[in-house]
Amino acid sequence: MKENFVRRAGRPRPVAVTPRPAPPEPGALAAKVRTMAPSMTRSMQRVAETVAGDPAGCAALTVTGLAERTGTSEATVVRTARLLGYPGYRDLRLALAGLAAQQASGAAPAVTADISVDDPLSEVVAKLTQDERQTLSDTAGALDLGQLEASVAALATARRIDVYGIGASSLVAQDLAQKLLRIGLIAHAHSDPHLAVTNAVQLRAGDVAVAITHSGRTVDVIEPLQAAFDHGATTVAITGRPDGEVTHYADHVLTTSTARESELRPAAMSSRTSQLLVVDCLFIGVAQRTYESAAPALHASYEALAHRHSPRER
Amino acid sequence: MKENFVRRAGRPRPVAVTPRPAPPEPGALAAKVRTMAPSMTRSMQRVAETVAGDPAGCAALTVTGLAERTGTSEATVVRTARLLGYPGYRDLRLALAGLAAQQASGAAPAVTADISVDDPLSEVVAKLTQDERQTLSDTAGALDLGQLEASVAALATARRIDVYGIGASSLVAQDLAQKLLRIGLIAHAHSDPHLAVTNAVQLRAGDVAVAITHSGRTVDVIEPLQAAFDHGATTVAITGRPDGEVTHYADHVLTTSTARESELRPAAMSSRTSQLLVVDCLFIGVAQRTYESAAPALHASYEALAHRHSPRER
DNA sequence: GCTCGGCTCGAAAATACGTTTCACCCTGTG
DNA sequence: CACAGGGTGAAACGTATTTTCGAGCCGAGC
Repeated sequence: MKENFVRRAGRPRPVAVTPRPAPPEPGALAAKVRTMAPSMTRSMQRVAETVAGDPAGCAALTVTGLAERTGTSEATVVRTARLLGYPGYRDLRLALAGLAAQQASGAAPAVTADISVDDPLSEVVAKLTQDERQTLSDTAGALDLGQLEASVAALATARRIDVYGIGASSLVAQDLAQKLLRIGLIAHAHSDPHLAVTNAVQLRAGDVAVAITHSGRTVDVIEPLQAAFDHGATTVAITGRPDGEVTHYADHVLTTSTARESELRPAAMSSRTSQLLVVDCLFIGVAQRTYESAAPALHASYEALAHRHSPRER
Repeated sequence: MKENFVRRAGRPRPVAVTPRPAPPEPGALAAKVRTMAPSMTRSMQRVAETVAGDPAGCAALTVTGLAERTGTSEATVVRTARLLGYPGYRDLRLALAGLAAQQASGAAPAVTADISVDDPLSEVVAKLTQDERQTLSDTAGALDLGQLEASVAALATARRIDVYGIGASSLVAQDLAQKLLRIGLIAHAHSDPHLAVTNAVQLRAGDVAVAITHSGRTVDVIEPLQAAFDHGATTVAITGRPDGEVTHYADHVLTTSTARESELRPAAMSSRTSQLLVVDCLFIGVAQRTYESAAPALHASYEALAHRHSPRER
């Protein structure tokens, strides 16, 4: 067999941009549509939007019916269903029926309007809160527990951990690194792309690299991840685009949800919320698995800071 | 071949024996089964009971599957579906899926317990999400709109803005500064206490200083705020302790909520969520009030980053 | 006691529905 | 302008559902 071609860095690629079909969550459908929308073709977007907009109505339609209603073909409908993580249209329809029943009983439509320039502050607070709460639910619903488990396992036993994030994601990267440091792991967040790559090439099997990018195609983050990947480190991507380039070099992909964005509410806001939730989950998972050493470390770091506070008042 | 497309209505209308007696009520299914049971044949009763007993499980089965499971035939299953008021099995199945989703969502709320060391990851995710959502609601509810309004007004017209935060709060401080920079304001986040004080004494009336500290008594943050306060700058404190020392030097106080914390879930986690919500509200408020300059600035910063992304994938 | 009518029920035919294939067409590119 | 590549729908195909039909089963009447 001459199949033994050495790939770029001599590691069997897990390749597969679509590693695990998403679990057919009922409530998370609208979120899923938003997450996947950018990677969809126009026709598919029409179908996805129709479906997300009127679950009850669509649940009553056959493939042909839905195809007509969206002005597309049966094939496109089925393709869309597949993309949303269902085996076929039949199952999407079932999920739709479930969703419809849920929101019929829940009654709360909860469709927040966009924040506009002349909203009073009370309105702004209410809408922001609502949106962020929604983002959290969406993220939790769409999180792949298998990927999370794998990522946690890798982090918990890592010799060394590098985290890459730029711009808004840089804060999230720092947050993760800070937390991991607190439980005694060797973690570092890089926001300088050059230093990140320089450090990445030092990584080996047993080390872990985490890349955080909402768009999934921030080159400054992808490059260090690829370097780490090629050198044998275990790589994790936290991204809102499960089909983005960053996932090519990721052993494990954790998907964050994408909220509707508007002029006043840049995407960075909800992606950050989403990313932080994922990071927290990672952290708790790792803390659980390294509890023996994590607990004393946490305690020690708390003690160390005590004198930095002014004497208790009151 | 085209004959194939003739709908089942080569006949006038196959309305069938059942004119339209029962609308397919989802929740009332169990009741319906009981009411109809006496008028059913034995095989049909078996089907009806199975279906009422395990809606979720049955929704996953095809006619053939359900027939096997009940030890009957497809025909009987269809007849049962008809008797229950549905046009056919397909629709019964849809209703079943709805019912399943309904009772699944109804039985999910009770996860208020602390996260413990041996919780499975799924539990961790659920609890974290629940907690953070709670934190958001609490924060929004407790936010003093008057103080928020005043803070926004000060920020919107500030000549220069300094933000102080240490440790976990440092990330929040950076987030605020980053956002304000994006809309063209002059903002800087300080995490080095010495530099922070050094800068604080430069501030004057018309400048704004923001201190972020959960405990309200982090000296490294209080000192620069006091310096700014003493030099005539408008000062804002974002803290979880409205009675903390930091508020002595704050013109406006924005209170963040404090969630129950535990060993595995350090306070930093929920305070961060809370602080970020406040920061977002501040930001949106300021953006609204400086819309004329904020909108183009936002757009420009977006444009500037475009080339940092790899070409679009599909 | 036998037969007849009505009824339940399942096997299998008939059909509607969902899925897959494939060729067309549009778009962007050298 | 030719061409590669991928999005798209028409139609072929396979599967799930529905219908048909007759076998089996009772109970009532002859």
